[in-house]
Amino acid sequence: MSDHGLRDFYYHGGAFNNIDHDQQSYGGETNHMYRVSSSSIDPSYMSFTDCLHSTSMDYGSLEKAFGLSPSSSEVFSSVEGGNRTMMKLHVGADELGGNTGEVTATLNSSVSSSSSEAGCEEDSDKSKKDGQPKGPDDGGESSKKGNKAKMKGEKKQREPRFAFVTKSEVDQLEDGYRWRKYGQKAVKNSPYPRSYYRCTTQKCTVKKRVERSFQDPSTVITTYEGQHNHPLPTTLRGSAAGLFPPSMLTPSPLGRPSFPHELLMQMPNYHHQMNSQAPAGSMFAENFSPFQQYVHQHQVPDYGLLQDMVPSTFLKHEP
DNA sequence: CGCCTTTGACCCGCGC
DNA sequence: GCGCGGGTCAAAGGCG
Repeated sequence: MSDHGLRDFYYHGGAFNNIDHDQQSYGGETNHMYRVSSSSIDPSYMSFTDCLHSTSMDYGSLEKAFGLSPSSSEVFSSVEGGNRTMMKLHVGADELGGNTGEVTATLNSSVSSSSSEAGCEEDSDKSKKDGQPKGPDDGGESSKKGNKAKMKGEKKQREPRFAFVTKSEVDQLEDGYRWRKYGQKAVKNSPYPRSYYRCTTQKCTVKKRVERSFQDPSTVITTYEGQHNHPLPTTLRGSAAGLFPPSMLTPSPLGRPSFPHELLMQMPNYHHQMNSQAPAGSMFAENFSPFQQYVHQHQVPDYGLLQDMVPSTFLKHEP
């Protein structure tokens, strides 16, 4: 742990007062831990997606702001029935050239914990391996037993990850895409299993994992991995069509969105910026700005926060 | 019949 | 080397 600078940034009426950065080094590797908090955001204005998008608090921003590679990054967020309470961004290790970061952002003046079960879980998960033995585009066909030896020289490339902590009764977030469950595993130290889903679209390698939080069973952790290379399916079995107006289900000219938050971005409040997307594969890398600037330019006192936040925070708005 | 879920087995990386 | 845990495969069965 070294750097402990607290910074702030403001954007679109929202303000993140603190960005706490810890840095640790382990045998040549450097881990970054960021915590971002906010205390002056107008709840009626700011939402998680607002933050991600309007404040450029998205993947690319983090990547740039924190010098992290998109691969193996994760973003945790919480969307509480439209009323956001917290979001948490977690950037993982592996392909980052040794960088590991975790960003916890708090909205609506609520608190969050950087050590929630979600974070821990993803942490352990990623810090270990991620051994997807398969090629990047085999769509699950190529194999299993037998083709593992092939990736000898090259290290398995990790897909970008994007995780949401969602308060929901149902495990599966309806995000407009079609998913096929291909596995389920018991989660250590949790009574709830983790389900593995794969996008059913051909040649789309996007996967997602869904698990219910052990400490807060009312929340579901959905982790997306990879990027959709196709538009939203027109034939939605589920209910995305019912949840969103047709216009919102229409993919952008570039075939986005790839993630639920992007879908949300297409809502009226978010449609701006949607035409200046970066090429596929770097969808995150486009907007950014004030965030990074403020991150690097502003210093504010340490408010000392977030450390003691508990997942139960999510529940505070429950009836 | 096509698509999906379930589920046990398997593979792999890591720590001990 | 072994065991553990995470991730994936694929057969079997269910459902519309």
